[in-house]
Amino acid sequence: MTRYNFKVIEKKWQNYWVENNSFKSVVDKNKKKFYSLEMFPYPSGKIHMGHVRNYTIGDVLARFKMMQGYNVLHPMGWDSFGMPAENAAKQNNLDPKKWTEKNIKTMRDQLKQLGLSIDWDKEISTCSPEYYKHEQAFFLELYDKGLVYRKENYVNWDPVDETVLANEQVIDGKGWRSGALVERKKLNQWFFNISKFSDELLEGLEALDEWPNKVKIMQKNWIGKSFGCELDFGIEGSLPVKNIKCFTTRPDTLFGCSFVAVSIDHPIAKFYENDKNFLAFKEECSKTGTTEESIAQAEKLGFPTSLMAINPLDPSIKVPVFFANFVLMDYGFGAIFGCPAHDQRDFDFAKKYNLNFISVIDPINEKDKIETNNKAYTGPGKIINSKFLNNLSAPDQSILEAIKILEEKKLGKKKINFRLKDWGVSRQRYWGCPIPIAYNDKNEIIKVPLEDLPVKLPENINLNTKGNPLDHQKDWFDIQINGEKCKRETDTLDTFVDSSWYFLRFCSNKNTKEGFDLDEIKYWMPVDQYIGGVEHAILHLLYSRFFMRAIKHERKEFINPEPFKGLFTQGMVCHETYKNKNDQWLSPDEIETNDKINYHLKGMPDEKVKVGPSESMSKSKKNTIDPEKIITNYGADAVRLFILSDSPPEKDVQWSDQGMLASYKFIQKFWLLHKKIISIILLKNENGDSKPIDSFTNIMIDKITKSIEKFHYNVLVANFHETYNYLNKEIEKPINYLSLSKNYKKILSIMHPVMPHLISECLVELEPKMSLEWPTADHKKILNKNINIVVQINGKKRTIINLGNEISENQLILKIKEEPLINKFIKNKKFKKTIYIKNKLINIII
RNA sequence: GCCCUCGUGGUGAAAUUGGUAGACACAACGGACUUAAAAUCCGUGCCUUUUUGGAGUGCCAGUUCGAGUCUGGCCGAGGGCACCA
Repeated sequence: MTRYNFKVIEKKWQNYWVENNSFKSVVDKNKKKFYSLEMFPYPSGKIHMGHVRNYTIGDVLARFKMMQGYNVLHPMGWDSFGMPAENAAKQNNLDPKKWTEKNIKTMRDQLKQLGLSIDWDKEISTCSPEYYKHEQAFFLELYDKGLVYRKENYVNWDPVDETVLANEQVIDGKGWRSGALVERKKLNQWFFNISKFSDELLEGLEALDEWPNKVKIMQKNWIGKSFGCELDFGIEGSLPVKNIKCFTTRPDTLFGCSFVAVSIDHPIAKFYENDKNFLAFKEECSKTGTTEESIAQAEKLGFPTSLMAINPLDPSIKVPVFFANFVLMDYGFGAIFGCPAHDQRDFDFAKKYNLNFISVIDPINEKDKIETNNKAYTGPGKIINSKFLNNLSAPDQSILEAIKILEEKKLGKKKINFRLKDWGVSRQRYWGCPIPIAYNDKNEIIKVPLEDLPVKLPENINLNTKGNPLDHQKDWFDIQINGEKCKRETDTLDTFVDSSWYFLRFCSNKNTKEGFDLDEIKYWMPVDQYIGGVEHAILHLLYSRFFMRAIKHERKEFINPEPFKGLFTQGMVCHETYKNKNDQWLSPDEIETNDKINYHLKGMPDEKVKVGPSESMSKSKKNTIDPEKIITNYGADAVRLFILSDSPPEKDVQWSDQGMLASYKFIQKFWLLHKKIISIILLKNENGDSKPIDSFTNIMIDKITKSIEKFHYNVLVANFHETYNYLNKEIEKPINYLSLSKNYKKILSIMHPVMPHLISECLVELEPKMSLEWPTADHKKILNKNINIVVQINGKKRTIINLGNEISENQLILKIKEEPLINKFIKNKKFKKTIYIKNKLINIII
């Protein structure tokens, strides 16, 4: 018998799908649509295993939905602007455009080899002027709507490279390349007013019931809504400062206030600009880092001012004002009041600077008192030491009451604060979408007229300049708008802007006039299932949700503002890591083993290799497996099968050569079984019991349909193995050939989405005319014979009895009494109670 | 520090959502076939003396006729916490 030749057969079907336009999607209002989308890749060079996993998961779903009769949109594109192209181009003296285009070609070919059900007519690339033209139009639309503005903002500035650094490019306060000390510098930058939609973005989460809870919680924390109030502290001192405005979520602890702390960037800092000690303190603070984590973990530091703050609720109480490293200017008003007894940060600060501790909440448990616990108490309790607030229950009642009183006395007012900041979209880079703005001689903002779009990036320019290469392109940035001499904006857009609307472009990628066609997005949107890595859980998804709302803003005819109805976040592909004796990373190709425990360098048994933990595949750790090699050796179906088989898709999966091989063997085994089944069908035997195979097939249809719908793809693969094991035995018995053929077709159909090439070939050998349809389970055909009932005595399993068909509880009990294994437990004993779960289990309490 | 998730054999994992714990696979071991190896097929897997039986889903309690699943506490691992995509 011939082996399954995946090389020939996979190519054959990939050609067939192209020739038959199998995946072409056209709006058809008579058909139910399904928009299946996986996060589009950055064209970094070649596809990696993470892509294989991502796109296989999506492909199984898309093919499943197609077979169920949905009109499926399943497109692919390229997130093709970004720093890697610019860096690679700089290093190798290339053109980022050519570099990117070459990568796209390679990766497109590789994706095609995977046999994905992509409608390639819908392909887009964000670095093409046809795409970014519309992005520029959107930018101007948002500008007109007041959702885009320019303001000064701090950036990480590398004074040697004269460039802005991303946070990750700052290592120990120094630039990653130059090693120069990074400065905080203020630059004029463009912002999207995402915070305008804070509340909407938060509330919208509740309706997203097909999103992982984890992602919703991350977004919720990111938006960070907090309820509290703003209040004014009167100030006494030698400086011309009358008051300081604070935000607090706990106005009910105001009588416990023993200091006021402000950010080092607070307006009052201007009075200390020439104070050497203050500048040293500022320097010290900048070492801490600005992430929430580092601020929370760092030692609380303060710098005293000469000011005293007056407690708004009791003017006789005056407390010192400090600069403090744990207060951020961009949250609230950059000022807080400290209540050491009931906030851990304030507690630490007060301890260090010997400030008062005043308990104003009496805890429910004695042991939680700060005197005994030596920790701030943040739990519920009763208000004490607070005059007119005393005896209120904290926090719920007391906060509301405190705000009410503060408002009545006109000392403060209720305020809802958000952590979410506006989205800075300016990047001082070449390889990004140009911002369609220019400035005239008076430095006024001049929009590039719509008819002049796209503002194309200049090509073939020198990238090895200091700072942003576009700043050196005089013949590009010097322009005239309406006869006025202007200079173009040389910043480009954050690449997150490109990806926050690409799913709309897929719906009408050929429309040259507009970014999308309203009719088409009304049909296709929202994306029914979005699949990608959890690393995009916050920014990309939040920005996309913002973009929909920004476009919808003041455009009433628009649609549901949620772009992604269902979201699935897949885990990473991991592999063991290897190092040589000099602690240099080794790739799996460089090593070998005789006993699968000890590894050594290939061909050098004495050169031992250190095996490290399994980590997500990355070029830097050299623990990658090249998908193209695997496809060449084992075929696309085998890789698809393996990448789904070992772990649930939302969890990380371990790459395993043995597992990969096993998947390949399964395909070969299945092919042999298929040949056997075809030859049995050709014998046209009309005898034999077809009920068992009917039953099995319908059970499997039911199981597999559910596994796909719930993304339990690893279970799906296990179901395939079960199916193989069953069929391999069952065909030894005589089966009516018509029944075998009918059931086998259904079995092949439900395996098709995972192994489309193999199964297509099997299907046409069974029936020459290719037809694909998802079968539905007929529950009537599922045999209820051989019901196994678990018999428990006092909750312990004692035996399983097998029944020919359903019987009543009383009959069952009679039968149990006859069972010898059970008899010894129950003889001479009265049944106190029996619990019977139909056809499953009986528990007898004695 | 704050927030979230997860702990099941040698390994990856299943478990109809409170009802037979370990499906399916990898690895290991034993056997068959073979001159031999590879490939393939069959079998084994905790404790106790075979059967009977017992223990068992990180640890300790609890709810329940019944807990991997629910509740509380503890221990351990991982992830998120502002512009790398």
